[in-house]
Amino acid sequence: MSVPQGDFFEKVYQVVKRIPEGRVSTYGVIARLLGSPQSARVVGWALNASHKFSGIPAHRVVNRNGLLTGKHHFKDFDEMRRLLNNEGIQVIDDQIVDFENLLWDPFKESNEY
DNA sequence: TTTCTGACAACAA
DNA sequence: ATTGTTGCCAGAA
Repeated sequence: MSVPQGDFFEKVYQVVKRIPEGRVSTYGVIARLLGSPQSARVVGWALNASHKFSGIPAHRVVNRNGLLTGKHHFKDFDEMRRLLNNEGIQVIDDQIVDFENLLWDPFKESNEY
C-alpha cells in the first residue's frame, strides 16, 4: 500500500538508498527484494534513469560478479570507482575486492550485526 | 502502433 | 564447465 505498484523504479531507488555506506549490492539482490527476481535488468535500467535524481548511491550497485558494469555510465569513467574507494572499498580492474564480504544482502544476512 | 534494446541473472542443453 | 535463450519494466525509433 505505501508504494504504488506502477512505480517499479521508485522501489528500486528505495532499496538502493538502504545500502549502507561502505557496502555494495547487486542487481539480482535488489530485484529479489522487490519480489521480482527476474527483474534484475530493470533494476539496472532504473539506475540508469536515477541520474536525474539525487541521493541514490548507484555506485554501490554492481553485478553479481562484483564487477563494476555500470561504471561506463557515470559522469566520469572513474567516477564509480572513486566513490567506492572513498567509502573504503577497494576496486581493482573494475572488480570489487572482497566482494562477498562487502555484499549487502538482507535476505542472506537478514539482521545487520 | 509494434519492436528492440538495456548498468543483469537464472535456467537449459 | 561454457554458451545460448528467456524474463522482467520502461523508453526510444
